[in-house]
Amino acid sequence: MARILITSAIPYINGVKHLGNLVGSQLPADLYARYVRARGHEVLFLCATDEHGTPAELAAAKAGMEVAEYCARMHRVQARLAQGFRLSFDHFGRSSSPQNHRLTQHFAGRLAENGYIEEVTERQVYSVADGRFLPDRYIEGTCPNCGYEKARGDQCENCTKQLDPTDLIDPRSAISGSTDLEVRQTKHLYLRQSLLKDRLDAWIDGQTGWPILTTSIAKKWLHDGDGLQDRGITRDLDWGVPVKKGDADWPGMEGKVFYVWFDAPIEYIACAAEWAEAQGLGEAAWRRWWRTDEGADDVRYVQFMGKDNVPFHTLSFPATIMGSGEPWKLVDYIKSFNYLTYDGGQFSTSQGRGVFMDQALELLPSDYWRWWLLANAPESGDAEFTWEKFQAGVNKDLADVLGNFVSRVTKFCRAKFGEEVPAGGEMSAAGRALVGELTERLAAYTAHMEAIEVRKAAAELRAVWVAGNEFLQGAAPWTTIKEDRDRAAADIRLALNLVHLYAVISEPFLPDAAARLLEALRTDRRDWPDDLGAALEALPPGHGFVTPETLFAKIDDATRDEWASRFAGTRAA
RNA sequence: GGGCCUGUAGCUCAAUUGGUCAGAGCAGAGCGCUCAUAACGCUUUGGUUGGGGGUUCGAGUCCCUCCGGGCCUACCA
Repeated sequence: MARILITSAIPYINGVKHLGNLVGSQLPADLYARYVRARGHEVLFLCATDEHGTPAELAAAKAGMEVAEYCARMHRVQARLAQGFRLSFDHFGRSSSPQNHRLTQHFAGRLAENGYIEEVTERQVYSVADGRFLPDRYIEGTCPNCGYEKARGDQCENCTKQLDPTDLIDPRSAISGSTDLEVRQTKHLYLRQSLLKDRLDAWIDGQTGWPILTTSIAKKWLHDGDGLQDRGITRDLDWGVPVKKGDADWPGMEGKVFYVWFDAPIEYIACAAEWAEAQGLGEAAWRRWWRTDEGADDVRYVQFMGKDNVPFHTLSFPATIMGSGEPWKLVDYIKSFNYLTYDGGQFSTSQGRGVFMDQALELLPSDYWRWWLLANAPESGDAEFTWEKFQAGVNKDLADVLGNFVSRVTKFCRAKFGEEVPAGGEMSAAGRALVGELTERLAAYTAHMEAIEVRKAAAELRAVWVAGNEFLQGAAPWTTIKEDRDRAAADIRLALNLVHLYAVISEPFLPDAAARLLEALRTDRRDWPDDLGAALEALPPGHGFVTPETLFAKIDDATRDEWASRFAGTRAA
């Protein structure tokens, strides 16, 4: 038994996440967490909302709420949706938590002591009307290069030229439209991660088996141009973790907060502290997951994220930990994903394009989404969601292959033997052949799950379901029962146990279906089938069951078309 | 501009990482079965692996080049 720490990239607070966000981090993280729990490992699975930064402040203002109130509300919304998708976090925290304030300030203090913090005075655009400094991309104006009138201060979307906000002609605030802008001096802290470049480089080189996507992005940032750049880790905002050096004030930094991407990864640690508090446990309970000098040396730490988050997890956060000089746990494996696209284009939170988590659950229970999204996870490249593909995948895999197998087995048994596992007969040659095949397939399935090869695992699981239909077809108990009732009984007994097996091994993908099957089979047994022969005798002769209702309904063409047209436009704000 | 990823049967993807690997699922076709959500099973039609060149005894697999798609490029997070 191992100890496995799992974190999913923490979703930003400003609104409901779409299916692309879900499949890029939280969902595969949950799949892995459920799997390793099923294998008997000790697991701590953490996620949280990422609540700081300019977009949160603006979203709150738009909603007419205080930022704290807005974040609290949106955290509840996201937590409820996470439950809806059966995301089995041990704790769903908040980056605005007191624990994160303390830890973020602690890390900053340690980094300063060790010479990894530099104070830099720089000039930034200040909007008098908005009463705030504006990040580059919140300044709009005319592109000096191509004349595009809605160019952003960091880059012109039209001609892709990189810009400095002061390059813009007729600059204005993207927030208020005000042109009352001025350049002001402001002082900020920089994380001197360039000093850690070689250590980070060697650390990345020392990792084996990481996805190419993960290492290639990290290498790009390490070696591109002048190499890894220092990064500003403070902002002139009201909402966030106040800049402090540990417990002490930081002279000259009054009224400033840490940059969201400095405090967000630290929330992974703080979230463990939040978890301990919520569980009524002491400090040691969470520190044994995070401090290698306090028990975390045998922890395996796995992170899940979309590709846009890779630089922060491979470089900035490790630099924060390394620079602290303290024995915090570094990540052991980073699983990163490409993007899921919607009908040819991008899912977009800001434009409301695609299907969002709340909408998805209004259409279908979470298992449908979990299955399709995971079976088509964007691992090797971007993957596309279309309603046709979704319908085809769900109908075939879940309704026809798995659902119908359960249906035909239980209904046949009920009709011929009653609603209990039939007695009599012995395992047939076909049954023994099935056990042989499933032994191999189960080994392949677990190997893929261990390697977090999501699509391959899904494909192998599906093949296991198919094997049940093949067996049943070959055994043909509806025929043999006329001549040899014991033989039919033995085959159906095996088939009923297959249903139980499917419930157990499918649980990471389909937690609700698994629970329904176990309930129908009137059993709590969910131990992993290390011994397949024994697992297929879990339900003994005479064991009663209830024929389950339709496990998965099909999506008909009319419904599919209706959904496709309903989600063709953009989401109402 | 630079960098990374990608282009394999109509569609979605595999190929132990140069050595019978050209495969699977879906879709299509034929047959079978009738327990089942008109479901299931069996068989089967599809590919000069984007184009061209090169290295090698041998290349989806390495190199060069051209074409197409996607992403990143550090003050959104």
